Amino acid sequence: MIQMKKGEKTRDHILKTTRFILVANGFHNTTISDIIKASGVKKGNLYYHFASKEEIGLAVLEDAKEEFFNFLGQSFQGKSPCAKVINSCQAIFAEQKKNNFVGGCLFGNAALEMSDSNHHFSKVIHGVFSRWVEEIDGHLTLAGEDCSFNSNLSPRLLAKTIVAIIEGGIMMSRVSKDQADLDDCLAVIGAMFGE
Amino acid sequence: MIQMKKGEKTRDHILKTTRFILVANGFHNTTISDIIKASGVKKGNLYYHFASKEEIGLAVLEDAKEEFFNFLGQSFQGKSPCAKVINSCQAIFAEQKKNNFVGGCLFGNAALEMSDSNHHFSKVIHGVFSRWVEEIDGHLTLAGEDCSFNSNLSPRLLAKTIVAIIEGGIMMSRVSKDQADLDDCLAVIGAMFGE
DNA sequence: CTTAACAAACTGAACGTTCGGTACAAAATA
DNA sequence: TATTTTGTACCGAACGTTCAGTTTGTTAAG
Repeated sequence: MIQMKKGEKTRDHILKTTRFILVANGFHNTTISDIIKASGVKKGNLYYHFASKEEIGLAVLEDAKEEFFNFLGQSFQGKSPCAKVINSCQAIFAEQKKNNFVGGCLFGNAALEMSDSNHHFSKVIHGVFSRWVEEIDGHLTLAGEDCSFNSNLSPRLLAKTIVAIIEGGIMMSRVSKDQADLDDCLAVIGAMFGE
Repeated sequence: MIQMKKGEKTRDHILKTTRFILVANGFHNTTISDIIKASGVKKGNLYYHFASKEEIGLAVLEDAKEEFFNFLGQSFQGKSPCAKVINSCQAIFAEQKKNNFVGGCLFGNAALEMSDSNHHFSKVIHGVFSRWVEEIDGHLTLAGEDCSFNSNLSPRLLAKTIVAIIEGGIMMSRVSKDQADLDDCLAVIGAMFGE
């Protein structure tokens, strides 16, 4: 059970709690009962704040999306573009572990679980990934940072690949239960830009 | 409804049919009814061949695993290691599309959906990924193929990253519904080895 | 200061549905 | 004959959802 912090709104508490459950278990393997048990919010009250399980899921995605890009904006100040990306990724993962939760990417999970079966979810997920790529693309372009081994690769293509490496790396870490796998992948991103 | 081919065993037909459903919808979002409808096999008969839904899921994974590594073994003959990996990945994806099915990786899906909640699944998934990395590692080492931009990166680390890029690329393609995203990622793998 | 009024927040039992799985006789196949 | 397949009916558990009713906090009148 995750205690509700003083001053925290019930709705927010449900969102934060559910986010961690969704990262660990996915949407379809998470029941309303799971959310109730973990948050301490009673069933009736939960349905007072949300109309349906789907609405909770979408709200969690939106909430996490906002937090993610805020965080990305912060961590993009100073340092080289690729260092920023790597650092931000490590920081998010570290925070998850700090709270004893399964490390993973909510958006990546949702992408594979929902993007073909629920267009409400797929819309949000698509938005997250394309904006993520855009931001990295923009920062690579702005910094004029070239790929160390092939300057013909466009910033956009590199940005896509960086996101793919991160998502793939998170997946591998999850399977092996060893964060070193993600770190290895992030190291290669660094090496790609000669860092 | 997927028609059963002549001479095909019912058990095999269930496995192949279910595989495509699982790639598209995942395990928890797939019901026994879905499998029955898609395969044409009646409920009683399905439970004559399998004891439970979990057993079907595991059998599908094992079946796909065997097919995957057979295919990888074939495609590894001739050509450079990284070309083989890229070609095999493209071929599998193309075949899925040919059958009008959602392109995706069964193992990647299962990794994010099940690896934390079901240890039977996680064991198989872990086996697939570690063997996949091993095989690429082995072929890189055997061919003495170095990373074009940093020869200090070990073959194993590179192999891990290649798998991560592929899985991440599949995820991105799935979200964008554009195979170009996966192709872009594969192109970067090629570029990493100066091809 | 007390009290009435009201909306927002919350409760928990109960609902209808769907799920995975069972039972088993009859029919088909080999 | 032994194995495999069909058909239908059924079960209990778990699911997401509803709802009549209770509590709480705020506001304003008496």
